[in-house]
Amino acid sequence: MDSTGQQICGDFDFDVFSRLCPSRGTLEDVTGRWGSLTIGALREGGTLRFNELRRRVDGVSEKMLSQTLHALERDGLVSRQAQPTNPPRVDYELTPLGQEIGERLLALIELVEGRMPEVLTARSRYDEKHGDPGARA
Amino acid sequence: MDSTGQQICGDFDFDVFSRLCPSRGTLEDVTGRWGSLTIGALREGGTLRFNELRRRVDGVSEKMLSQTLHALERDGLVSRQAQPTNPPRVDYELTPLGQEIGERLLALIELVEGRMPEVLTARSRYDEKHGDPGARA
DNA sequence: CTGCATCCAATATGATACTG
DNA sequence: CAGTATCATATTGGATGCAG
Repeated sequence: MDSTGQQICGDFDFDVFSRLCPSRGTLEDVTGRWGSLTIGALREGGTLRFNELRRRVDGVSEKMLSQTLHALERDGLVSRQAQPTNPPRVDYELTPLGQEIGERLLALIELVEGRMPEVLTARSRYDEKHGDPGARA
Repeated sequence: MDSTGQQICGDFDFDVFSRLCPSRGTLEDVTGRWGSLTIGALREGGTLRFNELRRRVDGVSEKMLSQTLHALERDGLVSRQAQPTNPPRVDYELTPLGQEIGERLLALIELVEGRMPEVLTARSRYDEKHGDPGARA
């Protein structure tokens, strides 16, 4: 990390702050609304089938789950194994890389959860000061 | 973590997989496209002014940066100090809580970056196998 | 059951103009 | 400089219907 404070993109010659940084897309797959929850679910659930995942990730639609799973599979974080049975059965699970990433993701999630009381307090203060009670769900 | 594998929301009686879990919103502020980059920039840059941040976070619009900053300030992760000078000067920096969260966020980001070669390889294989070269930027 | 295609609604984002 | 307001657009998300 040099004094410009911008090179944190490892071997690449541009950083995550740049729209051209390739890690930015992956990061979004991982941290996005459904990506993070899907990884979280797989970390806790081990190997899960499509509809098991769907039930675990509250509110996700078929379409979004499918899309999320494809993105994560493409990035090499999730493996998909379809069995040629009838009815069809498809199992999803984290790859070793997916587990490593999931580990750090969970560390982040758990920290945030543990600090929610502080966050909630901060929000109250903010909303009160700004006279905007219903702001931002 | 009980056998249901669902309660990871600490003191609350519902989990992050639920749309009602309060941490979910904060998590999205933190991991969202602009939230994560803004926190990253502040972690590296220390105290920054609005337009300094704007320059560091490539591609962010005035509107999005403003919105992101408000959300993070509301959650108590960023502090905003306006100086009554002319021209106006407003400094943003991470609060202690923001720094803790930023630390774990960066740990995640750096892991992903370090593994990008693997991700890129996985993507090539996937795209080749699915005959869809231009899929997903 | 797994999942893709399609159509429509909701939201997020961006460009621009304007104010203190 | 530091934002806010507004409008146009892009992207996301959801419901439904259909296929293997």
